[in-house]
Order: sequence, then structure tokens, then C-alpha cells
Amino acid sequence: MSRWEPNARGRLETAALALFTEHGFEQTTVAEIAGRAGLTERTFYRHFADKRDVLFPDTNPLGTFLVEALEGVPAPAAPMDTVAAVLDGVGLFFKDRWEFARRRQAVIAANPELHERELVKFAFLTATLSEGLRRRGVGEPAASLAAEAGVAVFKIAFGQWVAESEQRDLRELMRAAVAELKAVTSAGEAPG
Amino acid sequence: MSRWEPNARGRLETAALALFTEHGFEQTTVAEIAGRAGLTERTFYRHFADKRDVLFPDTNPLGTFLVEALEGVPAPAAPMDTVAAVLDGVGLFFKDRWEFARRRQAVIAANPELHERELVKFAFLTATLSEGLRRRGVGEPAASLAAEAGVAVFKIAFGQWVAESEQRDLRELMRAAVAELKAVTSAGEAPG
DNA sequence: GGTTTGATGTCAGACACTGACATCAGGTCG
DNA sequence: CGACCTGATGTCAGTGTCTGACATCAAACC
Repeated sequence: MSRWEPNARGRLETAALALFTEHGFEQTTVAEIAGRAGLTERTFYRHFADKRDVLFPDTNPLGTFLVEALEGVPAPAAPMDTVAAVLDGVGLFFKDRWEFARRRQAVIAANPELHERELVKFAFLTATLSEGLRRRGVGEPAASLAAEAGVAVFKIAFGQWVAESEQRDLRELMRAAVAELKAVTSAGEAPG
Repeated sequence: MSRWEPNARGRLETAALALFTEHGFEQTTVAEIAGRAGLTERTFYRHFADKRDVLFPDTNPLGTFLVEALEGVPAPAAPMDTVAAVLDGVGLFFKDRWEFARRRQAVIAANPELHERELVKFAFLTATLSEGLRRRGVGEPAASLAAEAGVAVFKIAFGQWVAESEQRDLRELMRAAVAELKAVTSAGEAPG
């Protein structure tokens, strides 16, 4: 028999999401989260850098997934096609996480502090994507722009996806958004 | 003679930027900022919602400027052309603020917490721009995408602008970024 | 001149977060 | 087998952010 219950980190994440949903983010203290998980406040801070981080784990699967997806794209593709291919993979990634994503997003949307942290995660994805593109030979500022565009598409499509009452195909939403973005940016290019 | 020195808010902003530059953001306490401004910590929190906000004032001139610029654009323009026109105005807005922008950006870049807050301000600009476009009849998700694209262009061009050792024309950098974005998004659209 | 207003000060306190040290089951090594 | 080390946790004390409640008092207003 081991000295402690296993999966302390997971228990903290579960307890936090539950308490945030029940009482709200601000009304929940770290001590309460730790208490529900059978741990102390100090231990919470050994697993998460701060209170918000419990919803944004460092072991962000999406980040690593992104890198792998990027490497899987055939090399001689235009930047935006590469991004589109990566987004397709991301769509599959979320396939079985719709319910969880919805619950989590509800908590985040209800708390400006959490929304703020979410933006950091998006910025991290943008940086990851941009670096990946540069590694594939895309120059600046093309790489940064394509990365920003890709994450923008993801943001918007993801927002639509979790907002629907029925689960749709995230990939379709993203493909539509990519098409819309192309239309928007090319329109009026050479008027007349 | 009035009871207090005038412009308490401005004194706090000046004191904060100076102290953040000298000792860093985390090493500076709110009490120190208030002290240098001849005020108390409590008064600081009457002017700013939190410690970071002293670098991101609510009376954000850029936000209001954006709205006005948006209204100044002739109505029958394509979304991205509207955004481009607004960005041109924004470029002028920063014309005389290069030095200040550089100092401020140096402080922000040195502190993740401040960078995080900056992302919120960008998100606010995106929302403002998106809403303005929708008010002009642009539908969704085109409005959101154009807004995201515009802010992305601003972010990247602004980053280049403050990174240079000599002041260049922000408008040119943004125009180039818009052109690059169009190139990136249209490339590979209908491959041969 | 009395009253109201509003920016500030004072004080107490909750809570986020951190450093230092203690504990103790389980694995390691001699 | 026993001494030792490791690592996850607990305990405690402390700093700093941020907030609510109440006090102050020049200036404006009537």
C-alpha cells in the first residue's frame, strides 16, 4: 500500500473544475480545492503554478499534438495549407472531448481571469505554430502571420463548436473559417 | 490652493513605469509606487483595478481612436480594406509615441504577467474592431476573422516597429504585413 | 454659514503565493 | 538486515495583492 492516494494532480483538477462550476472561480479558495482533494494548499502549489493553472495544465496535450501534426504535414506545402492541415488534425484531437470542452469553456467564459489565462495559451500555440513554420523554411513575417491566422481560425471555429447545442464536426467549422478568411483577405485586393 | 497635488493618476503611472524599469515589475510593490507618487496604497487601487493596470489604463486612447477611425472609413469597402484603412490611422496615432512605446514595451516584454495583460488589451481591440465591422453590415464569422487578422497584423508590425533601433513608419510596416497576409492566405488556394 | 461632495487616509482582514523545515513510506545499497 | 536516500506531502511563518468600512477635510454648492 502506498503512502498516499494516487493521482494527486488529477484529483486537484477534478475538484477545481467541480468547485469552480458550483461556486465560481473567485468564490473558490485554493484551500477548498485542496481540501476536497484530500490535500493541503501547499501541495496544490507544488502541482500548479497558480490557481488558474489548474484549468490549463502544463502538460498541455494540444501543444505537443500540434508539433507532431506539423511534422506530419508533407514538406512542400504553402504556409496556409500547412496550417490548414494541422487544424484538420486538431479537429480530430477534440473529437471525443466535446462535453468536457463545453464544461470547461463555460467556467472560463464566466471568469475574466481565466479568459486572460486562456489567451496566454493561445499565444503559446501561436508561437509554437510559428516556430514550426519557420523550421520548415517559412520566412518572417509570413510564419507569424500564418500562425496568427491559423489560431484565429481555431479560436472562432472552436467558439462556434462549443456554443452549439449539438456536437458538430469541428473540422468542418475550421475548414469553413479558413475559406472565409481567404475570401475576406483576398476581397478588394484589386478592385475595379 | 487645492487640497491635493493634481493629477494623482498620472503621477502613479509615471512612478510605476519608472520603478518597473528600475527594479522590475515583481520587485516593485504597490506601496512603493504609491509612496513615490505621494499617495497611499489604498489610493492606488482607487485609480487602477490592479497592479498591472497601471500600464494599461482604462482610458485607453487607442480603443476610442479605433472606433472613430472605423466610422471615418467610407461605407462600401470590403472588410479587409476597412481594416487596412483603420490600421493606417492607427499608424498615425503612434507617430509621436515611439520612444514611450519602446520603454513601455521593454517593461512588458520583461514580465510574463504584463504580457498576459497585454493580450487582454489586444483581445479587447479585436472585439471592438469586430463589433464595428458587424455594425457596418459585415456578417459572422467574416467580421471576427477580419478583426483577428487586423489585430494580428498590428501585433506583428508593432513588434517590428518597437524592435528597430531607428524609428520607421509604422504604417509602412503594417501595409507590408497586410500584403504578406494576403499572399500567405491566397497561396495554394487552387494549386495547379 | 451650513451642508454635501469627493478624493484621500487609516485600519483590519481575506486570500494568493513562497521559503524553510519536518515527516515518513518505499526503494537502494552495502 | 539496517543505514541511507528519495520524493511527495504536511506544517508554519511570512510577504504582498486586493477589498470593505469608516474617518477626514478642502472645495463646491445652496
